[in-house]
Amino acid sequence: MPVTTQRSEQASPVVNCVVLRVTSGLEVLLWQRRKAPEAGAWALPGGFVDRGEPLEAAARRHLLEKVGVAGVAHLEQLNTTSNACGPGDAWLIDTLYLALVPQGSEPRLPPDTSWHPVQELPPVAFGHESAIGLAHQRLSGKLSYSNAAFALMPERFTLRELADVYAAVLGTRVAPTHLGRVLTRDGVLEATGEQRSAGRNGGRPADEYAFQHEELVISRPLAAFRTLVGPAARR
Amino acid sequence: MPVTTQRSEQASPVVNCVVLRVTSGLEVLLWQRRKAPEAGAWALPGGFVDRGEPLEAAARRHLLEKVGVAGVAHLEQLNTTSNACGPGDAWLIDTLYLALVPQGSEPRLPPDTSWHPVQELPPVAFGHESAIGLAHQRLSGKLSYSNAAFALMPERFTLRELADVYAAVLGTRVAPTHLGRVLTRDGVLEATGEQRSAGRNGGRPADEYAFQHEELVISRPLAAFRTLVGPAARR
DNA sequence: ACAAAAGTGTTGTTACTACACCCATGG
DNA sequence: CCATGGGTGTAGTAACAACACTTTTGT
Repeated sequence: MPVTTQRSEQASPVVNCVVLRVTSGLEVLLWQRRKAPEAGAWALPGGFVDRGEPLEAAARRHLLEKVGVAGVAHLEQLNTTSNACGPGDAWLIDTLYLALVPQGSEPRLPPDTSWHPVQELPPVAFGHESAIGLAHQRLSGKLSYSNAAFALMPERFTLRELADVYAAVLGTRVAPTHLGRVLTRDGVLEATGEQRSAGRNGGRPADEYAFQHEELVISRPLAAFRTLVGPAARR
Repeated sequence: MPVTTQRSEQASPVVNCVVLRVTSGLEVLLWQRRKAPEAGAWALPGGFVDRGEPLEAAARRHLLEKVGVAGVAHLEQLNTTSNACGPGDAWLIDTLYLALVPQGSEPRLPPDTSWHPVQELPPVAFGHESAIGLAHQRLSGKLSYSNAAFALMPERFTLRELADVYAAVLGTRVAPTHLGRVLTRDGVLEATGEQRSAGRNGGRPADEYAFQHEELVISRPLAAFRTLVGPAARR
C-alpha cells in the first residue's frame, strides 16, 4: 500500500478453502488430485484469484465452479502464507478460508470430490493437514463465544440435534439441556413453538428451535471480565 | 496451491503493520507520506514482500528498516485483502499485521515517523482507520483470554501499572486487585517477591509481578462451557 | 403399563465482584 | 500521626453443572 514507484516481485495469489460440515461427525470437503505433484493425494478446493478480485469472492467462485458448493452459510478468512520458492518455481500467496455448510444442504459434488471425516483423513496434499487443524480449532472457539453453529444447522432443529453437532466439533459429550439454557439466555436461540413428532421408539416430542440471527454474532464479547471496574471507579 | 500449469495473473504482495503500544494511552505508529498519493496523510509502516519471503519476516524487516522498531514482542497476522484495481493500476495483495511493543522499549524513530493516540488519529491514508480499529478489537479480545499483555509491559511491573494498560486498551476502568487475582489464578502472573519503593506521596510499596510466559498463551480456552457433559455422560 | 425421549425445578459449587478493613510508607 | 497508595479477607451474586422428577409419546 505504500505505492512507491519502485518495481516489486510478482506473485500468484491463490485461495484455499477448508469446507466443514457435520453429519454423524465433522467432515471436510476434499478432491483427489490426478496430476503431479502429489498425484493421488487429497487437496483442499481452491485456485487462483483473478486480477482485482476480492479474496472472498474468489473463494466463493472456486467453491461453486470447482466443487459445486453453493450453500456456504459462513465464510471466514483464516490466514495467509507466502511459500518459499526457488528461482524457477512459482511464488504463491496462499490465503486460507474456513467455510461452513449446513446440514440439509446437499451439494452435488463432482466425481473426484467427497467428504472425509476430520478424525480419519486420507493422505492430504501439500501438508494441508495443519490447515484443516487450524480451521477446526477456530470453529471450536467460535462455537463457545458466538452463534457460529447456525452455519452448521438446518433452519429448525431440536436441542438434541444441536448438542450432537457441538459434540462432533468439540469432541466432548454435550448436554442438550445445558446448551439450550445457555444459548437461550445469551439470546442466540429461540423456540419456534413447533414440536417434532416422536421417534419410532416413542418418547416425548422435542421442541423445535431456530437461531435468532443467520449471520455471525458474538454472543459473549469479553469472556473473562464482566465489568472489573471495582472500587476505583468511585473516585 | 493447486499447481496447475495454467497461467495466472500476477500481484505484488505487501504487508502493513499496526504497531501498538501503551504509554499514557493506546498509541499507534504512523509515518507521514511526502509523495502522492495521499501526500501529507499518515500511513501504516509496511512495504513489499520479497520473492519467497515469509510474510512475518517481511513485516519484521520493514519495521526494522523503515521505522527502526526492533523490540516487537508479539506479531500476529490479522487479515489479507486483494484491492480492486483498474487495467493500468498495480494489483496489491495486502496482509495486515498487529505488532505490540512493550513499555520501556523506546525505538529510535526516523523524523517522519511518530506515535499517535488511537483515540485521536490524524488523517490516515488509504482508509486504514479500519485496519487500526481491527487491530484494536483483536487486542482487546486477546487481553481477556490470553496473556497478550506481556507484549505491552516491561519485564516487571505492579498490578496498578498492569491495570492501567488494560484500561487504556479496553476503555474501561480496571481494578488492579481483581485483575491480579484473576490472572494469578489462571497462572498468567507470578509475584517476583520484589517490591517497588513508594512514590513521593508515600503509600505502601507495591508488589512486583512478572508474566510466567513471554510468548502468547491462551489462558482460558473455551470461555462458555466448562465441561457440559451433563447426565448424558453416564449412559 | 412400561420404556424411551425430552423438558423442568432445585441444589450445589465455582468464581467474579464489591466492599470494608488492614498494612506500609513519606511528609 | 495522617494522608496516600496498596494488599487482604469476606460476603454477595450470577451462572454453570448435576440430578431428581415430571411430561409426553409409542408399543
